[in-house]
Amino acid sequence: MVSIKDVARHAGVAISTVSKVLNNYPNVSEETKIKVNKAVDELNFVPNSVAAALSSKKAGRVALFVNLNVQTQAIDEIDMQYIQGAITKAMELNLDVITLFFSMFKDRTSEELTRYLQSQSITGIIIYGLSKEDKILHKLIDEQKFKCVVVDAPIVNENTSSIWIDNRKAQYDVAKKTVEENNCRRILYIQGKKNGYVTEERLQGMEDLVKEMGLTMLVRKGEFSELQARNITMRYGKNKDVVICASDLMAIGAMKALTEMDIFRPVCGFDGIVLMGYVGKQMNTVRQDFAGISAKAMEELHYLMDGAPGRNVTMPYTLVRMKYMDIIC
Amino acid sequence: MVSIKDVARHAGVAISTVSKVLNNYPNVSEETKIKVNKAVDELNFVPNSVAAALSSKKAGRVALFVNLNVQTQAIDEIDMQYIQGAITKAMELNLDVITLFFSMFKDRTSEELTRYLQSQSITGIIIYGLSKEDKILHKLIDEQKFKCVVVDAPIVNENTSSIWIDNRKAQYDVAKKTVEENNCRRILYIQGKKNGYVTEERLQGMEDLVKEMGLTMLVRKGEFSELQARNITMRYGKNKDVVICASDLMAIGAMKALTEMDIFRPVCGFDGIVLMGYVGKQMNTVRQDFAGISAKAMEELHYLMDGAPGRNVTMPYTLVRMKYMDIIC
DNA sequence: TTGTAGGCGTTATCAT
DNA sequence: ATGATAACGCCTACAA
Repeated sequence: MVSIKDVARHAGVAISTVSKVLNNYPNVSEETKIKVNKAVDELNFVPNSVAAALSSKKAGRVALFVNLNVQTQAIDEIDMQYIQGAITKAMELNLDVITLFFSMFKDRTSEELTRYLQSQSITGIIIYGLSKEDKILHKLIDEQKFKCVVVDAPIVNENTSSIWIDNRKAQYDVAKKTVEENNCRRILYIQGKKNGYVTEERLQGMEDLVKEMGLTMLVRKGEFSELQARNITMRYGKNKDVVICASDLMAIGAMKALTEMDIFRPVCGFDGIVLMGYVGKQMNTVRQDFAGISAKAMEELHYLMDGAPGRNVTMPYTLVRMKYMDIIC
Repeated sequence: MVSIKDVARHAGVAISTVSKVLNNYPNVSEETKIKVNKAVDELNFVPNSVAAALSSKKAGRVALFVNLNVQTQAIDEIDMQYIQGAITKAMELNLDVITLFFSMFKDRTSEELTRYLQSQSITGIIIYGLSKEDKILHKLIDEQKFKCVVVDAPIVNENTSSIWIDNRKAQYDVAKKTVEENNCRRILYIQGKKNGYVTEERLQGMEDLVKEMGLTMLVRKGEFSELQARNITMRYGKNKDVVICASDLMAIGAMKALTEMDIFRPVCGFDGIVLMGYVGKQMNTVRQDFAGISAKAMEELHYLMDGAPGRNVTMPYTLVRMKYMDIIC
């Protein structure tokens, strides 16, 4: 393996000089820069990121925390895109990435988690799908020992940025579209996880709409569960004009229930997962670019690791109507 | 951060002694073992894996190569389970993992890839979904610079193990079941990727069956594409008694086509993805435990990194019939 | 059985 | 502007 030492020898300079060139330090003459870069090319030198991480705390190693839903593999699509977006962007930015799952630290303390991350020389983390109940991760964020980007939760401090779409407006938009298209007045709204951050935002969006249009709304907690959405729809769907769900999976559950009850009610979802194309009926939904959001999160983390302060980032979304022939390939 | 030096001081021994205890070297007295372990506990010491990787080539860092299908997000489920199974097992085994995608090295040479891996101190890799066309990865395997486990491809050498299910028998089994249940004689078989390893195995299984039962079979290449399976079924399905597909996604495409053609033909798939439960009709399919296979692959890699020779590993499968109420939750 | 010391490939602090 | 040199935390001959 060719090391910085070989490059130094080949270029006829000191190791430290090579390091300076590699890391864009000032105070290096144009001339030696060229010499060094030439040597790097000729020897096909690739810096050892492990050594860099060991030697410097600022050499970036990043951990992804994914809240994998083991029961509902139908939405793995979202996590996969998160992972793919983050890793691809990290490669561009020359950051090392390790992927972790919430479930791996279920019974650990935040101290143990901190030690684990430090043992991996990790300085930045991205958290996907945090809920208020994830005490350990909240503590980790509060302690600010790591730079952090939280996807889909509004947490910001000096070392923590938040990134998500405008869930309130998105829910409002997709619901309004569905309601207007079908001339509805009585809404059944099935919301998400009790302590989820997006859950509250989306509910607000619904309340905005109800107020603005003078509608009535029954709200039920679906916990992002297809089965619960199904049951709720069976129970309350008949006397409503429309079923609006805070996730696609719940929308699918609701739609299937309605089909079995042999009544028609418009249904709309949220997220734009591919599965929506398979259920037969077309539904309005909000499409999020999960890979793009995740790539942006990685960029944001990069800023943070460079010393930038935490902040809020809002990403765009689109309204779509998903049908089979659009998603097949 | 508490280091091995702190532990040594706390236990009143030399650093190297601590290291020996940590790595289960022989020639350490029971007494000092206890002393050291006590110090480790009291200080909450967690070894820095980055430093270990730097100093020792055998300290295991592992790369996962995932062949992400960007077009068909419907099967992200499989890759997600691969990743989850591998990473979870790696944590148990104290191996570091980084995740990479085929697409990241599309335009790179195998030398570049090798250098990249070396720059990450990676000594073992797991490859998911290799096809014969992936020249770069084949070269990587041939060069044997890394320990390697290949999932779903029959490649074995001194440093490479292969792991998959018995695709030939599985295809035979699921097809036979479907054929017998419906008393079919004329088969339309839609196979997978032209140069895929499983493709050939599965075709053999079909040929075994055709020969044994004296059936007729038309074989068409579906490239694991739902759309192609759909088109093939539209074209050839009418004159056949059954459509047997080498993947679930193709089975879904075939089934949807038949529904649109308003004719009934039994269809069977392969893999057991959750999506199968959403398409309305029940279908026979082969269920693979992707997470389990991947965990096993990680174990196998661990053996290899410990000096064991490469070999073939065969995993079990089951035949299932997937319907909506089974997969919903 | 235990300890000493050199090395893994970088980065960063000093002199020069 | 450049070059020694000491970390970074751990592993591993080799010596004791």
